[in-house]
Amino acid sequence: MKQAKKQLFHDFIARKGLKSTRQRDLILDGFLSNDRHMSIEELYLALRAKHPNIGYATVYRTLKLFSESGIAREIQFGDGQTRFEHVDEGEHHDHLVCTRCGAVKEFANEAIEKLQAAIAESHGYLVHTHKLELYGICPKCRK
Amino acid sequence: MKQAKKQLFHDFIARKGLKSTRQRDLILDGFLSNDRHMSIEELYLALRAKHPNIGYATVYRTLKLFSESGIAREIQFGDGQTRFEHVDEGEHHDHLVCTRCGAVKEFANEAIEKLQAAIAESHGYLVHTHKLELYGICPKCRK
DNA sequence: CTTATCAATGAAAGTGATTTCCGATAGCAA
DNA sequence: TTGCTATCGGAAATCACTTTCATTGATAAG
Repeated sequence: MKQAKKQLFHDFIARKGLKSTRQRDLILDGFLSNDRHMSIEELYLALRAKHPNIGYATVYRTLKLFSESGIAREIQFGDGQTRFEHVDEGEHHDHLVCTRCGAVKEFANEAIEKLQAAIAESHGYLVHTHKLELYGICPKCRK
Repeated sequence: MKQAKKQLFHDFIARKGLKSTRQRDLILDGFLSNDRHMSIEELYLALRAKHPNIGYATVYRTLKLFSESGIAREIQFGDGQTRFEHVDEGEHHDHLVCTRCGAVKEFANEAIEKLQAAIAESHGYLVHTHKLELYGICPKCRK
């Protein structure tokens, strides 16, 4: 699965006539080997720990490439930090976000998706994306 | 309904020991007499047209107070602009956002709300808010 | 294995939205 | 009226990104 994403990204790089660089591989490894919802800051600091002179701008630029290549997706939970999550083909999910500790749980619900489609249609909208987030306190923080 | 919100805000001001000022009243009137999803910029410019030396900072500060008082709610549609919408007691709705023209349509769906509650519960989360936005092309733009 | 080309990089400067700072002003209680 | 202090406006600061630019390095041609 990690290999598949690496492959996808390398194919994308080749298809676009871009260059395969050490930094891009480094950032890709960092992204793939970490938690599914990382902020750019987090990834940057993690990388920086091992490779002190990697640039902030490079991380931003590369994450944007990940989005374009389809292996990552940008998400925002309203805390002013952009996060990136892994994209798994044919899979869609929404998020439960803990407002105390920041934990994120993914869930998928077929019934909600269907209702959303019906609502959009009834208003004449042609929907291409949607966002559903439930904000609350996670089981751990409730104690 | 506008009167009710003015009352609510004045009560809030009094309860918190804050002061009732001309600017706050001005901004409140501007907010209440306009469209339901305004950006801070829009409100600021509209106010500025009538009262040239009202400060940007004051508008920000005051809108935050509106949120705290419960008469307004901050929303973000991912275009980098924070918007504020009116809060009507006991009413909840979600949004259909046109990604071409920016039009926003509100909708409410009881069934979705129930499903959300069930999902949150099954994961042990205590949910206090949620956000559901459908992004697409509105009927007008589809032509 | 060179060498030329031009994308990619890192550091720093620039943006745009929002926030803070600060001296002046104005509610409001005494 | 007076005094206290919240609030104000304008400017500077901050925050999360984005762009710029001189240098570096990947790649392809020779």
